[in-house]
Amino acid sequence: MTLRLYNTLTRQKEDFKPLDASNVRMYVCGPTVYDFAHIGNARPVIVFDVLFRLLRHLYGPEHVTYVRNITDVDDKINARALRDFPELPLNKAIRRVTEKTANQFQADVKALGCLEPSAQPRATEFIDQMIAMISTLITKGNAYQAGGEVLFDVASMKDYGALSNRRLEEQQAGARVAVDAHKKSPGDFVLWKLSNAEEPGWESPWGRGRPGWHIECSAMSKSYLGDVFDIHGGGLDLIFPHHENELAQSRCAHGTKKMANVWMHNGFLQVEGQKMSKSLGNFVTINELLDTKKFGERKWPGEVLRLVMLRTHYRQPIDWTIAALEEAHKTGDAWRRMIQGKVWDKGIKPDGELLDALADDLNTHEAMARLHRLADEARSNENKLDVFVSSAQLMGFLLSETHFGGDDEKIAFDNAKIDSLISARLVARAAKDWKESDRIRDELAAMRIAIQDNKDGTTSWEVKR
RNA sequence: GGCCUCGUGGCGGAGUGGUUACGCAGAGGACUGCAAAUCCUUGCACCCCAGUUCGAUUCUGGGCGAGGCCUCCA
Repeated sequence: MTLRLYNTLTRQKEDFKPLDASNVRMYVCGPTVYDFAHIGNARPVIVFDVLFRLLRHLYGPEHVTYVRNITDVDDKINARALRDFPELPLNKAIRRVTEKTANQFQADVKALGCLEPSAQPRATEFIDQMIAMISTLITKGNAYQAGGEVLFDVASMKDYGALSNRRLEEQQAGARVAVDAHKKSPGDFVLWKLSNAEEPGWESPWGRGRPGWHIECSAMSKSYLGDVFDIHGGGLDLIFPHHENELAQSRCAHGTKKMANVWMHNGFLQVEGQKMSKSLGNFVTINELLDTKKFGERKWPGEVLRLVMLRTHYRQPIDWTIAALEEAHKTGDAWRRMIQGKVWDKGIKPDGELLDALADDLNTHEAMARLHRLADEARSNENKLDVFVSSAQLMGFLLSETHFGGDDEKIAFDNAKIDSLISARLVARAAKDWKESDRIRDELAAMRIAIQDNKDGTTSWEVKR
């Protein structure tokens, strides 16, 4: 089986050949920790988690390195820190903001059933490496100092713009790209900028300052993955300017023809048919979906969010709707009921057709269709349960009895009371006292216990989610 | 102005030059005291026009429509 991936750089699907099969290397741009992650942020996290799982399956878990950074230096963070903790010194306030937000992000991602990346470096731990890279760029003639900044000179790189398929001279300079007098070209971007006394800053050859937005990813990917690595991922919107600039910095600093062989970008997400934005009031965070009833009158287990995310191909837009969540919830419930109380062979291999689907540029929708068929087979033939479960697990589903848990599962139920009610109902039913029988069923329902009468005369129950 | 997606049944959403996935919802049935769950059966589609072709939803051209990026953004 050949893994094929769509490469933004070449605009086509290509056979994936790792530079080193004993260490397949992937870098994905992680969150800027100034605010809770929204559902759009969850998409790349889940998509590249599936790819991470697939690569681990294909090359062995110990032969894949997946790095996802945490951006903890950024002017948006500074602004948030000033707003939320005006009484604290800025640096302390910043730490408050980044700690809180980063912790929440880790909790969110865990609830979505994602594996931990091999490394999750923070930008502020790589300032020295960034400074070193900037110095190299200046030495090589790709960067210059002007107006209190160090800027990358886009004109110094022949094929700048290749990733985003963009020629600088065709952009409407001045209309939307700020023309700063000190820039040689309007497209030149900041590598380092000086900080005032209040702003966070680090000493550098160019004075006390802070890094620009793009240099951190270049520095961190080099530190963990080397000058050239296999896969670089992120959201569609990062193609320009972020990835274009990262690529420019890394290639010029290292003198390589490539930064990564494959560039992958996930599509965007809308909410109920509209662009998600704070002004429209349809901004929804992962945490709100998991732990509040702000979106759809109920909490949604992490697995349901994952199901919704993976039923659409990663490059297609997703419309995030309550209807979709409800549908996925039914699917999750049906699968959960099916495996409840069953045991399966953990050593069994995932289904081949499902693997083929995933290997075809992560066709998770096709894989989901296959999963449905496997579930049908497993329902009628218990021997097929193994392959269904292992296939589902390859995509990050059904990893625990509780399907990523959630508060609902943590509620302690009074089993003795439930059992006695069920016994009483069985007595009533034996006496054909349907009224009493139904009353007890309603009583249980009020406790969020759903029951079903089995053919053998017993009654089983489950927690309604 | 430049670049890039996409237009499939009630809804979501794959895919294919001919045999028309899959899920949800709907309809009918089995089972059940009634339910629930499960199973069986089933209706409904490929934006418009032209071209290529024996044949196009699938290829080509045009049109119409929707969206994204070019500025912080997953």
